[in-house]
Amino acid sequence: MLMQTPVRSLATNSSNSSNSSNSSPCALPRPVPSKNGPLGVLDLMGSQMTFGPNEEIFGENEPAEYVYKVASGAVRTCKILNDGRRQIGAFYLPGDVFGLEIGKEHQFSAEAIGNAVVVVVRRSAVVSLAERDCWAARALWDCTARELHRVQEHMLLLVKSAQQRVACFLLEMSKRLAATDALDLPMSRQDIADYLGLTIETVSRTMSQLVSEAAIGLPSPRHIVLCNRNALRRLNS
Amino acid sequence: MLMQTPVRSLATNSSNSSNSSNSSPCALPRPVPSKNGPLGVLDLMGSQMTFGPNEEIFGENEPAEYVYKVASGAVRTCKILNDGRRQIGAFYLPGDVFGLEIGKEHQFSAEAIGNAVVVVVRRSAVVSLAERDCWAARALWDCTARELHRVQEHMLLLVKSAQQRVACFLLEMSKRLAATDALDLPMSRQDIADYLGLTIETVSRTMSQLVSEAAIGLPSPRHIVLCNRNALRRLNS
DNA sequence: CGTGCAGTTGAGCAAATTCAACGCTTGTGG
DNA sequence: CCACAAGCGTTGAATTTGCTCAACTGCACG
Repeated sequence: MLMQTPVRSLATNSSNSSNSSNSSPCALPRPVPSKNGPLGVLDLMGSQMTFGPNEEIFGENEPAEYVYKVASGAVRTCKILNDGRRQIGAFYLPGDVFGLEIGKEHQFSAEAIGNAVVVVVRRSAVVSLAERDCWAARALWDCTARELHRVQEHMLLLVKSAQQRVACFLLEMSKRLAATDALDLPMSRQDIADYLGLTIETVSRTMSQLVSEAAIGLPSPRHIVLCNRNALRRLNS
Repeated sequence: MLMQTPVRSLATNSSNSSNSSNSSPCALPRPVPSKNGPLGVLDLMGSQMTFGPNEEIFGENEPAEYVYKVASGAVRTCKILNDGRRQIGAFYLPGDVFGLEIGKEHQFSAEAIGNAVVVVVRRSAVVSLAERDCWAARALWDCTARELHRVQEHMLLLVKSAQQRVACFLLEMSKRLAATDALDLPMSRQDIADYLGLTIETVSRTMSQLVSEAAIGLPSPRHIVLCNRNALRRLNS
């Protein structure tokens, strides 16, 4: 695990970031009705940073000084359990906000999955904006509430059978990152397993089973075709 | 499952509520720095209602018109999964706020576990207060963020072993409702099982095992004594 | 052409579920 | 007062599910 903190990241990475010059850090523009999704203001307030595969964006228990938004690539948040296993809290895709907490410290750590570009904004800037602008305050609340909803869904996933978990996962990913039935997963089998609370072997076996049931196609491990969405949905019958 | 909606509940129950006269419904007092915990203002804005054992407070997918706070007793939120199992989302004890959502509808249903008294406040009143008062807006955000944190912990619980889940559950309950090592659970084994994602038999067996390991005492099924907290904590290695 | 990594597959095992029986308490009615 | 049913909790035996350990494949990279 990398020991790089967000602060140092901001200092060290902004230099080798390919496109960090398109916005000045810590500028405080007038609040604007968000058009880039809720909290679209963040794009204007932040600076861009790039992270390489498995690079740590922030660590568990580090002070939550920044709020982040995925510009490109994918990010996972995770936690190492005391028995050594890793639980992934969420996957964040382009447009998703992460690292927004109310407590002083991050509850999970965050890592880039592959190469990722992330917009970084000072938390204090966001909070002080919210104190002046009720619209922004509402957007922050919305953001946390959506996250709450997402975690509740994730929780419900973890009490299902392996087949159901994998099927739900594929449907969720399809909804989030594919317009068609073809689907390019940004994450490894290990990431999926740690997200679903399964082992890598069980994930692999379950996918093979779905292939044999003609529910999905698997031209290559990370390229998935949802031939039969209804079969996947039916698993959660 | 009772078909009573919050609206009808408010109308029908407020009459037989034993102590609903100590605050007038829908009064809008000046925002006050909360002393009854965050969102202590709710006590002043709401009316009290009483619910009997297993009585529904609101149902899944019903419009989220009200926000609730437990005055006495205990409340559970739950969801019936499509395979017929029931998943409990949370237990709420005196002082806890529940039913606060940002979406139009409740994601879970809520039921009183035993007899419970609940303070009920119009959601619109709370939201409009937040629009005028940044302090209140912050309290609402806080409340949702705490709920988020709680669900994250619950999620982490669901990937542990049965022993670990039960041990964590007992430690959590002890922290929330007992000053000493003695502990009176308000909920049934079935409730515990549905909260932990286990079967009632597994919960029972695990508790017996903890007794045989002298980690807990079990004078009666719902009366638990934590003889050895460290043994419980050690289970989460 | 080997090395290493990611993913798949197989066999045996452990943990939790299922199904079933039983005990204890409580409340009801004779 | 006893008899009995109902609800809740516990315990036992068999079964299922997913995990562990291990081997093997395919592919990218040197």
